[in-house]
Parts: sequence; structure tokens; C-alpha cells
Amino acid sequence: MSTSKKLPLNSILQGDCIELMNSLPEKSVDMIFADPPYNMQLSGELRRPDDSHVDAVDDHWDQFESFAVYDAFTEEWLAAAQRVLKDDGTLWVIGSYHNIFRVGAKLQDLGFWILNDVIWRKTNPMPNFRGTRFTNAHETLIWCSKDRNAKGMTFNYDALKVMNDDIQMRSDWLLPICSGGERLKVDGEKAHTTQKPEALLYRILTAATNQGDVVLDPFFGSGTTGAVARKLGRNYIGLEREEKYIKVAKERIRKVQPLSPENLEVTTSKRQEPRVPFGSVVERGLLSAGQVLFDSRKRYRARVRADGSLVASDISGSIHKVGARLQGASSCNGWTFWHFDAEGQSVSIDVLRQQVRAEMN
Amino acid sequence: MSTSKKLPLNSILQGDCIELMNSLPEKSVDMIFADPPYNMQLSGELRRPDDSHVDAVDDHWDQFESFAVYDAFTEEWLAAAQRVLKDDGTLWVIGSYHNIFRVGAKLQDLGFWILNDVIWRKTNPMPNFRGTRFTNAHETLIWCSKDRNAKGMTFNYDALKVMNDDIQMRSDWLLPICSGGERLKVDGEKAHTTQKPEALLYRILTAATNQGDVVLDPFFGSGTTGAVARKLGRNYIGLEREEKYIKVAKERIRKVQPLSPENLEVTTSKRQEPRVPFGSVVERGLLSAGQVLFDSRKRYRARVRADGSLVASDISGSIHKVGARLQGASSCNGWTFWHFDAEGQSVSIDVLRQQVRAEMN
DNA sequence: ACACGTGCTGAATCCGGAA
DNA sequence: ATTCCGGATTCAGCACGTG
Repeated sequence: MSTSKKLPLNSILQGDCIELMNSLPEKSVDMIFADPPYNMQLSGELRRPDDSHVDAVDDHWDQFESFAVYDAFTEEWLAAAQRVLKDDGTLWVIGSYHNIFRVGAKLQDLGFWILNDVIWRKTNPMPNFRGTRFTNAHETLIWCSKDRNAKGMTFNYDALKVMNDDIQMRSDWLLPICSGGERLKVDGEKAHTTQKPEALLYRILTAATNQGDVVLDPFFGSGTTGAVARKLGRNYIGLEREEKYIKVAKERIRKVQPLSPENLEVTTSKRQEPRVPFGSVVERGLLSAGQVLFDSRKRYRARVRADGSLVASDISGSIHKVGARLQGASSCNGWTFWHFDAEGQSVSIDVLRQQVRAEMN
Repeated sequence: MSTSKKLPLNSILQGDCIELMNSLPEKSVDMIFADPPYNMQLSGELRRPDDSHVDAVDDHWDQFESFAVYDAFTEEWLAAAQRVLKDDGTLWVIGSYHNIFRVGAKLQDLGFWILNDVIWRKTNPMPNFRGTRFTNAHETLIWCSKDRNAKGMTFNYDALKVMNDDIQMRSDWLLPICSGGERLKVDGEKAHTTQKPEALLYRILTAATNQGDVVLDPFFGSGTTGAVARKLGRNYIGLEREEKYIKVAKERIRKVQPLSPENLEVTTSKRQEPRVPFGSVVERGLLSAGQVLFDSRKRYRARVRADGSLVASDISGSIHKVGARLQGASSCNGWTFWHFDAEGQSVSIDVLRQQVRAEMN
């Protein structure tokens, strides 16, 4: 399967994603994250109860003549994706009820093998303003391997478990939508109508790739995949048709500070009986990997890693475990033991736990 | 459209659901809940970490030769369902990633119009024993109308909102799986491998049907739909091939104590209250022509004319139109916008509407 | 500095009956 | 089938301005 073509790592290629994927060497990428057009079929405008206007996704790239046209498009890009994927690679697709059933059926038809469907539950979805439906509060992701018999796909089970309070990570993920400072703007307007939150890609890349892996995003848009890939020490290849999105994405990714390799080490195998409800704080960016924690008397120090584990000299593990080991104690409540520096102030990480709980209600 | 056939209300018909649906009069049922075979493609047996055997769904009725066979089956039962459904009826289907994408695509192809997809999040899902996937912690439901232009579907928005602490019900529902005393047993073994929890049907029937409605379940199984329908004062029709399930279901439903009608009344929408024209308020002398109305902040004024229209400077028209025009809004609820002076107190004219309604019954 | 209120916004298939 | 119009309808998060 070797090929003379070299992969255009950490760059964005402009053009049609199907042609571009077909121009890349086959079996060359470790993971594909795809956020294709949803083919929303909106009719008329929508207003909030306060009579303000809802800025809908009515971009030309989301318009298809019929299901048949959308299906043909879906089949083409999925087939191209299957070709460039390594035999042990995986594909992630995100969508809503408008398109995800069609995408899911088509990828099964092509021989992809579904590993999980994952629900992104939004903490802050747009309500149903007319009171005629349930709040459309989630989107669906499909995670699949190249075919039924594929082996060796990356799944960092233990890292995800640590990120989730030492409980096996479920198929429903609660995360906020992309808003506030994270939302890219150009001249005060949304740079892209459907920018995804970095926390979502953070979890996906942590779960299904390793350092140095190649991640392809055929619908690159504002470049969330690239930004998170760079932060997490993965290589990205972005495909995008529109010049304006490429410009925004390049600028965005340039500003990303990659985490250092030692902070990217995640829990790989059986851990030593830890109790860790700390991963979501890191995932949500309330603390970042590399941050140094210390106890209230500043006798001990430890460093945060990407999966929410701590490292101090030759010890690593959950916030509880490391706290206990350092003190020579049999147990320790890491939440109250560890502190971080916030503008000169020593603040307990328990404050962050409150914050996450508040968000999760 | 009329037919001489009478509906077999509150009974279970034995046989093939497609034939049976086609034998029922068309446009005759208000809602269909369908829990079709998931077509799980299991290979080999599954064991827990303690080496105990997992009792998997390996029933003969869940086996299909290929996606094509499953799709053909899906198309047939969906088409039959579409036929028996009233024009303002809705269909609910539940499935997992094994089948739901195929079902969703097919129902879109048949012209059903998706209203929501709903995620049933399980509080107590079976873990992934191998540590190779995310915990498969949810199932997906699709709620759809008969076609894109369907109108008048039942959705008890206000009732659901009250059920959810006065916050609009979201598309993700957290409910336990069916276990414990609710789980039907025969000779100590599960009576049916995929029995659904009554709480799930309770929410669905409360949301999308009214008392006295006819609910059809083409894959009746152990009869959860029938049990909850009876409890909630809905009529059910169950279709089931297997004698053993019918026996269990009949016995189960017989034991159900229906709730009394007054306990079944749910919060209703303002939309369902009788319309009162503003003119009748004037007609009845609750307000008289010449009276001056104003908004709550007293920024706008208008005068009532004899026919129930308002005048403000050069604008005249209904209470709604004048309110909208004055504010520069696209619409306005005149009933809540306008106030009048009653002995120094500012009173909403909506009070007068209530008065008329009270007099009307 | 901190509390509080106001305003804006987010992948949305978002009304129904009478004329 | 199309138009008109009465009148019902929103949650969480963040930015910003005021006290």
C-alpha cells in the first residue's frame, strides 16, 4: 500500500473534499472527523417570542435539491473517506435528525461498522420558540471502523474512564455549545454558522487517536478539528472549499499553543485503584494540561495531564491518589487538598468542581 | 375513505403486523408506537468480567439475512403504518444504532416528516464489559407526522412543560430501564427480551395523544403500550405474532387499574380556549367606545371605537395590529399589551377576556 | 470590586382556522 | 390551494452597563 505521495500534514487544502480525498494516498490517515452539511429544510423565518429574528443556517452549502442528491453526495464522500482511512482507522460523523439517518444508513451500506452512536447533549440549546416540539437539545455522532472485521482501532478506554469519575464513559455527552469568547467572529458576525465547540473535539481526539496520529477533516470550516489537533499533538489535514473559512481557520490554529508531550501522556492501562472525578474540569478548559497544583501549605506540587491525571516526581494517578501518596496517607480528598494559582490567589480546585456541577445541574 | 370495518379496540390481534395493518381501515388510528426488531448482528456469546454469561437478544425474530432484507421489511411495515394513520396522526419508532438509521432514512423516503428525534438516556445501562467501546447508554426514538404538510398533530406541550418543572421538555429523556418488579417473568425467566419501561410509554402517550385516542402497536410484545394506554384512558390495538407474548400481555393488561378521567386531565394550552373577539368585550359593555387604552409602560395610547377597533394617530385596526404597528413589531398580542384605567389602577384587557369566557360557559 | 439587570444569541425542518 | 390574521410562544450563557 505504499505510495510516493506525501501527506500534506498540518495544512488546509482548498477545494472539493471528494476530489481532494481521492488525491491523497489510500490508507494513510488514522481518523476522520466529518461535519457534513445537515441539509436542513427550513421554510420561512422564525422569530422569538420577543419578536427578535432568529439567524438561521441558510448557507448555500447546506442546500440540496432532494434526498436523492444528498444521498449521492453522502455516498461519494464516504467512499472517498473509506479509501484514505487506514485499515485500523475510524470515522466520526456528526449530524442532526435532518441528515444523520441517511448518513448512518449509507455508511452501513458501504461496509463501515458502527462502534457507537454518541449523543452530544447541549447544556444550552436554542429553545423551541413556538411551543410545538421538544427542545431540539442534542446532536448525534456516529463512530465507526472501516469494516466489520477491522482490528486495532485506537480507543483510549482508561483515559476516558479517568475523565469520567472512574466510571466507564457513556454514549451521551453533556457539553455546552460554542459561544462567548470561543465563538469566532469576523467584523462582529459569526465567522461560521455551525462552529463546533472545542470540548467536543477534545473528547473525540482523546478517545480515538494517539499523539502523532493523522486526523483528516473533509469539512474543515472554521477549523475546530485543526485547533484541537494541534493542542493535543495530533496532525491534521483540513479540506475546505471556501477561502473565507480557510483564512479564519489558519489564523485560529496559528494561535494555538500545543501541549507538551509529557502533559499529553494519558492513562494507558490498569491504574492503581484511583478515584478521579477531575477529567471534566480539564476537558472544559477550567484548568489546562500542564497546570501546576499545590496543597494549601505549598509543601507538595503536581502537574495536570490531559486526561485529568496528576504527575509529581515519580508518582502519577488521580488527584486523590497523588495527594495521598505525597503525604504518605492512605487516602486523601484531592478536591480539597489541591489548589491552583489564580492571579496570585491560591484557589481550591473544589471551586471548579462546583462550577462544573452548576453547569450540569 | 369510509369503511364498514370496525376497529378492534383494546384487543390483541395475532399474526403478521403488515397483513393485519392492511386489514384495518385506512386513516383510523391516532398514533402508532413501534418497537421493531433491532436486527442486532451479534457474533459469538458475550461474557462479563466475572465470566458469567450475558443473556443477549438472539431471538429468531431479530435475525435478518442482510440489510436489504431488513430494509424491505422496514419499508413494508412503515407503508402499512402510514396507511392506517389518520392525517393528523403521528408515528413513534424506537431503535438502536443497529437499525435506527435505516428506519429513519426509510421513513423519510416514504414521506413521513420528522418532528423530533428523542434520546432515551438510560440511568442504568449495561456496561461495556470488554472496555472496547463507550457504554451504550441510550436508545433513539423518532417522532414523525404522516407527511410534510400534516397539520393538527397532538402535542401536549404545556403538560410536558409542567412535567419538567416548568421548563420546556427537551429531546433527551433520562429514564431507567425496565427491571425489578416491572420486568415480567415466566418461570423465572424474562417473558420478553426487550420489554420497554412503562415510564417511557407514559411520557410518549401523555405528549402525543389525548384521552380516548386510538394507539396502535404493531410489535406489541409483552404489551407495555397496551398497559400504559389502558392506565391513561387511551384505546390500544396490539399486533403480535407469537402466542406466548400475547398470553403474557393479556394477563398483564387485565391487571391494570385505569386512572379516573379527572386524574387524566392535563395542563392545556391557551390555544385550545375559545376565541373571544375584542369586539364582544365592547358589545357586552365591559369597555365602551371612546375608552382610552395604553401599554404597561404608558408609551403608547389608543382609543376604542364602537366596532372594537382601535385608533392611534393615523393607525387603526385590531388591538393586535395597532399594538404591533406602534411598536414596529411584526406581531403583538393585543390582549396582554393593552391596559385600561380602572379607578386609578392599570388593568390588562385580558381580564375582560377571562370575564367573557366565564360568562360563556 | 461586586451585584444585578438588560440585551443578545444559538445547525430550527417552530400555527391554525377561516375566508 | 392560497391568503389573511388572531394571538401564542423561550432557555442558558455571556457581554455590558449601572449602582
